[in-house]
Amino acid sequence: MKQELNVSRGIKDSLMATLRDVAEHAGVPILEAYHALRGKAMADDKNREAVIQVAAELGYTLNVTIKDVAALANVSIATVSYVLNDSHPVSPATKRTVLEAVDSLDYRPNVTARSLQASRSRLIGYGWHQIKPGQSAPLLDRFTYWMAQAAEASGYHVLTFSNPDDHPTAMYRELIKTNRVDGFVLAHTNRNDARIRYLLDAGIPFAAFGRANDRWRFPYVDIDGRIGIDLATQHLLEMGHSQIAIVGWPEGSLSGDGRMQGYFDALDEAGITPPREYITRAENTSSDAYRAAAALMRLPSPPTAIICVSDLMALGVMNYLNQQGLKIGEDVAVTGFDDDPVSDLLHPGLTTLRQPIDQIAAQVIDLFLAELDGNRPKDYQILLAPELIVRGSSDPRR
Amino acid sequence: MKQELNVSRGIKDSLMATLRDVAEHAGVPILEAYHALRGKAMADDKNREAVIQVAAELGYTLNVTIKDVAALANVSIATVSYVLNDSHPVSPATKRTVLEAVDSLDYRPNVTARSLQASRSRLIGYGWHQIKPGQSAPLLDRFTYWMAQAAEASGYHVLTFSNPDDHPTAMYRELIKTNRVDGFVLAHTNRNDARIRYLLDAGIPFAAFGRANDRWRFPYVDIDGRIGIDLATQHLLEMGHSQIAIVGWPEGSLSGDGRMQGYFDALDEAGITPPREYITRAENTSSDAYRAAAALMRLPSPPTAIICVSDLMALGVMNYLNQQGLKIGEDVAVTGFDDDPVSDLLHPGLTTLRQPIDQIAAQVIDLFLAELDGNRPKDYQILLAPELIVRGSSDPRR
DNA sequence: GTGAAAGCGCTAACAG
DNA sequence: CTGTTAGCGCTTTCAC
Repeated sequence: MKQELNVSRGIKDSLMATLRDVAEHAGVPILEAYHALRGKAMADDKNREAVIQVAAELGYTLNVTIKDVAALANVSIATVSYVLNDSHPVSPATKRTVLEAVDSLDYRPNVTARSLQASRSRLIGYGWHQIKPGQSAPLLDRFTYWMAQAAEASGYHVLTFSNPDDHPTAMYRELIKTNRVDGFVLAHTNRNDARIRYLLDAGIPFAAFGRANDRWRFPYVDIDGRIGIDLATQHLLEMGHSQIAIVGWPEGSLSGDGRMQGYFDALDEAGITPPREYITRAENTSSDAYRAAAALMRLPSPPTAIICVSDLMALGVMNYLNQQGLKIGEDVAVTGFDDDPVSDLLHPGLTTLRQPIDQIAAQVIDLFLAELDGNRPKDYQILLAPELIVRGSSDPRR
Repeated sequence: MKQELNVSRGIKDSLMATLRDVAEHAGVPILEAYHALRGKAMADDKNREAVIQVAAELGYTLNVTIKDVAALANVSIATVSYVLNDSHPVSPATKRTVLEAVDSLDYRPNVTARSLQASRSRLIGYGWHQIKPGQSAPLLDRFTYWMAQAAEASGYHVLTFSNPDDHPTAMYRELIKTNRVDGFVLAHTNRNDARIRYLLDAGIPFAAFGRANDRWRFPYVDIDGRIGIDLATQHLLEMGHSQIAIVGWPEGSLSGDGRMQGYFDALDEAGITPPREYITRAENTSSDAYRAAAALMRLPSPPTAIICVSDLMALGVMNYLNQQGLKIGEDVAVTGFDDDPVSDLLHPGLTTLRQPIDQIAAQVIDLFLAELDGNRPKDYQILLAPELIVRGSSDPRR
């Protein structure tokens, strides 16, 4: 029936030809037609030319589909599908034949067709964080990389896009409405994140690296900044410091306040009450931290150690101390947060807290996939402890 | 005809229902059914409930397709398609009706279906560069961001993936064979890049940020390192330096050799022949550059300025000079390359060469899209000049 | 100018 | 266990 149809269609028919059509018109086996079109060496050069000739006339370009596999294996396309997805019983013999055909044609299913059929793209959207000129976010960049890796392990891919500042949810909407992606991963969240509000509202699956406010229930992974700064503070105490100051962020951010808390907790545990002047706050820039350091060191009783809630700020503090001719790690200890790549390149190196960004990414993807399947785990809000990396800025022996 | 079919199917039929089916069963207009399902405020609460009830029975979840638009506009789906793609004459009146229907249903075509039909995913693959622990590549990270932006402007998106070191072409192959992407953008290329060889060989469309060897003809955009270092050298000459050394990369890399050449060109133009000992080479790490600086400064006649072919190396050189108590920018000038974010945070800031990474990304995308359409422009190998950014490390007045 | 219908490549009822 | 067939949502001939 099919053969008749093909023959009756004639060679100039506009319908998309299959590999079998080409093979038949050229009078060669399917496999031989395949090899001819792949440009592989063949026994018979004449056949090869015939195949290429026929393909040209049919306007056929090599593109192996499930039909070709079925034709070669002499089964229906359904059977091929069953084998490939293990979705239906198939006799061992048939299975073998099919797999051989798949193999010899180097067949891979078309994901677009699968997506259409399943109404699932197996694509995860990720909106690039805005980069203010002169700033960088190496941690988030690494996050993106590890996320791609974790997604692939589950058969998904990451589609990146840039979301404009003026309409932060537009692209999310568009990507979902057009069925481009199955959902999103967010990073760089904030307390009243418009994106989270939108996604929650629209019932779109997502998971985040970072928290928002306590009212919203959504899956996230975040770093426990409190524990991190607690660790740093304990370390400084162990190094013999008792006059420990902190340069934090302006009050009101979840992560900033958490980090600050770690400082109080550790000092409290050690029975120390820091003088008020030791608790300073600044924007998350090198130059603001520079000024904060200047203020601290001009105090009648300046600190012997300065904790910073980010590496960027620690850099500003170190710049100031350097400028004043103070020896970092000896005269004054400094610690940061994030383990920015530059922390290890400074002299002395900067003691800091490393975020296990690969684990974070993997867990966010896990949460996202669970969300997609509609089964949110009990622990869908995960806090991970950072790791203290001790370098010369707090320990002269290093 | 269609109506009859729907009615005859009965309410429990397993076929995917359309919005019209729901509306008819509930006995309300299509638009009202739509609003009920969207959860919008409505005039009639009873109708709303009826709609929701029917939708539940049909197992229908709101998902506006071209069929729904056609039903609402009382035209065929073909006509809707014509209007949306402007691919066929349509009377002004019909066009208006269709656009209104599109608007009121907030319809957006399903890209997966379009992709399947067109055999084009409108997705560009980008393989993440490998990150060696402790290293970072802020420039490439930014490139990825700008690339996403440029792609979107042309209706494309970027799909990121991680390609394993041990089989660098596997994922490229897979993504193409499964029709996931239409082609690739490469970055971080090298002279005998296995990926480029493969893509060229397989005839897969791509464009690169970076060159390879001269034998391969493929579209790329790259930075003209020769001009960059030439600019830096000229700047140092203008600042009154005549004893200018350079810390380059081991011989053999296209970009490394180009940068080195800029040094020779500028000195040549100034009639200066640098002593052999001023020309040093090291791996692209901070610590190797540190050692190179040490060697230079121990020379009987040490240089007064040191050019580095990367910011990372400049950082190592500055670390050494700092350590020796030498004033950077006053005793010894230093320059880098890349304008790493940290360059601006150091004290003094590092004079360096900024790559116009947003332009590079945009041009790479342009080249890629041209490649996809099969029309390679005359200038498909583009070299862009970097911009000299002068800071305190070479100019004490800054 | 409009619509019916045939697919794009695949999955999954359903029948045999 | 295997095959036929009806779609997934869209574009595009080809009639009318």
